[in-house]
Amino acid sequence: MEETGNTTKTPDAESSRTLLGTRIKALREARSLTLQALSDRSGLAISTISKIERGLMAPTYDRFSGLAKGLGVDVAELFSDGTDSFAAGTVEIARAHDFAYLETENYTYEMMFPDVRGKSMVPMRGTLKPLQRMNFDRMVSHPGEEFLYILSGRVIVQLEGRDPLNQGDSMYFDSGRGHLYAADGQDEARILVLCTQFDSPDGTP
Amino acid sequence: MEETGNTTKTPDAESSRTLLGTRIKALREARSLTLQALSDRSGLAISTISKIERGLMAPTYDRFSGLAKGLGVDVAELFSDGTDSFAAGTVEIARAHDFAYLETENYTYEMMFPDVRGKSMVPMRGTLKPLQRMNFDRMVSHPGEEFLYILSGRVIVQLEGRDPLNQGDSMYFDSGRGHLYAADGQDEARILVLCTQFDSPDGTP
DNA sequence: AACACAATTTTCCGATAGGAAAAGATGTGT
DNA sequence: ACACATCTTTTCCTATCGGAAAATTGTGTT
Repeated sequence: MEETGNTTKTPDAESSRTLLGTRIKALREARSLTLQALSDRSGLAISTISKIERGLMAPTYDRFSGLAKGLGVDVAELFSDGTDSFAAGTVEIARAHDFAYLETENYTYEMMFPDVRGKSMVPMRGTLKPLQRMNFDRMVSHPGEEFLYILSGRVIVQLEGRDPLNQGDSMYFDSGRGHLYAADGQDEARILVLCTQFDSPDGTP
Repeated sequence: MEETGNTTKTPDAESSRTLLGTRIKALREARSLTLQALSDRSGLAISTISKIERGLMAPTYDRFSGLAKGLGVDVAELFSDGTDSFAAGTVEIARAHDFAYLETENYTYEMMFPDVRGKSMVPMRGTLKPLQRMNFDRMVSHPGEEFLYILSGRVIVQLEGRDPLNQGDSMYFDSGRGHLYAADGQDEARILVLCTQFDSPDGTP
């Protein structure tokens, strides 16, 4: 691959900055703070905040956290728009066959509660087809944590050369590790999986 | 209060950096990524990552978010003090009978993965005894979200006068609502429950 | 208009982030 | 022990961060 010649900037670095700046300015004005006042609270220089708000500057880690403290918000809020949160008081029931099906080469996944937006756990049930040879290209890895429960059958989890899991066994791990499920032997296996949702913008779990 | 004369450094700026660095290094190694590999995924130079990991450098906003993406974690995770947080890269298996038992009047709960600290989901399996009359004093309510899956039998959930749940049915709701489970009819029922953990210091789920 | 006063922006410059590449460290097989 | 490959640290240097202070813009007051 050829060098672009532009080594220091990613294509959308600017828009990313201005987006952050706009959000910070909105937060500051929502609290009716002047640059001076926010400067006092955050420990940053007035000029620095001004530049950040207009996307002329990308604050470093330490300034950034100081700024969040000065605004009295969690750092995560500065990164995300904070939309689409789980609606308080929600109750939903999924009957044994109410699912959104998701077919892939080796799985049949039944996504549960697809209509409940912003849930912090993503439950799904799946049938694993027996797999003769593991295809390691199929390994997935995503932010968050994952819980796997074996409803029936035997399951091989490719994640560290471990023994197969049997009915009733379960597993809890950092989804950031690449992982892959497959039925052990000739028969299918039934599993239940829950992931913590760190909403992937592209929708892939 | 007198000026310290040291305007550029907060007292703990250094320790803050090294803490961040250690965390990032742990995350990288948990995914068995080399600096090179993480460099490819995050877009940062190898040397930059190396310096950050050893607390020699404080990354700027854009580099920081690139780094988070490269590691596949939410940005907030890199910021949080990481007190008692889920250890990156953790993998735990619970065999069908490896549990911490919790007996109450109407339930037998099997707490899964009691040794994994700071997990964001709390999985447990339970046997519900048939209950002649609901005791509404036993209703529980706690922050977070809850997922209930019926492994076998029929379960009555007191939460809004709903129909009983049968095997394979499930339910997702705001744990903040008072709720109560019981087996329907004369037989026991088996359930699987997952709660998001908002760590209750007293241990009661 | 001219002045006073506050808030924001711009300027200037030292300190630091951060990339490329060299140097160092740590294996692995022959 | 040697060559070779891989991963990490160090070095060097430019671009940028970021603070202090000056310049600009905006809003009333007399």
